[in-house]
Amino acid sequence: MPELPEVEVVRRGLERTLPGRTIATVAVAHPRAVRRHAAGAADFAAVLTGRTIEAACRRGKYLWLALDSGAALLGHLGMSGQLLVVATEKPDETHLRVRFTFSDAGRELRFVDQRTFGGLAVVPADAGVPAPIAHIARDPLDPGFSDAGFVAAVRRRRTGIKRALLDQTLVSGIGNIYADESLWRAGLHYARPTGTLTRGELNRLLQSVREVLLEALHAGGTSFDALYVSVNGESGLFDRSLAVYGRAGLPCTRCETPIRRDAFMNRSSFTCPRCQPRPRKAHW
DNA sequence: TCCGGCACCTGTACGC
DNA sequence: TGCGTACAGGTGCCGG
Repeated sequence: MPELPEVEVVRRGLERTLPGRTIATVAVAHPRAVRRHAAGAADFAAVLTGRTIEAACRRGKYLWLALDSGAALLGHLGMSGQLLVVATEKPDETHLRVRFTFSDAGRELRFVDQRTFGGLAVVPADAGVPAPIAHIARDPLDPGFSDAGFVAAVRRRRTGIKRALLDQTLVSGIGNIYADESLWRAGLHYARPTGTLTRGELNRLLQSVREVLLEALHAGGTSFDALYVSVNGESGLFDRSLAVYGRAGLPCTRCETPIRRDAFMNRSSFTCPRCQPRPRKAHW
């Protein structure tokens, strides 16, 4: 599932291969892939054709390609999206949604998405971050991220700490996997009410988040299957380093207590019952 | 304004 | 073998 490290690996791949290339053709194979482009698929293709890509950028889990027109090709990988830069003769993927060819033939950009939670749109981006994602917070690896601002905002919330970690307007880039891993490292239970967390605990959590994200980034991201891959189609290796996620019943690597799986927000949360004691007053 | 619940979507695993 | 069901989960919308 693409979270910050996976999206950053993809961004770096796009940044290596796309700037300076001019889009020759755009073919939308599945309209749902461009549902966020209000003017429709035909307009999507028309406004991109002939445009030159200048840079590949990221905010949280969103990616965008800055164009010479001042607009941006904004994308989100959702659960299963892939942006691949491949040889034009390579056979189409089963779930190919959008194909971009360039004026210099040889390689093309493909948006592939099995579950179609992801999507692409062309949006204004004159002032840096595209308008539709202006509400997305910076991520903890962004030099402009404010630790003090995050700590204060979390303490003002009345919710559980995991919900806060997953709220992209508070801190971006964290999904279900890295939220669980970070909370385990910090020794915090996901249901701890945000209002009861001390500044020290929150700073420790931020430290854990950064460690987890950086380690995953250096490993090339996390992958359980073929759903997440870099622009070259390669899978990451961080899944071999996961401490709790997906390890229900297996011993905690710190204390050997069996890892517990709970239903949470229509998904799963994995905790060590000993390292992450459940608060007396839990907040979902 | 803040918070929680749910729809969206498809492939896979599993039970019967 | 084939069918039905549960599950995976990021985001945005809606209701309280």
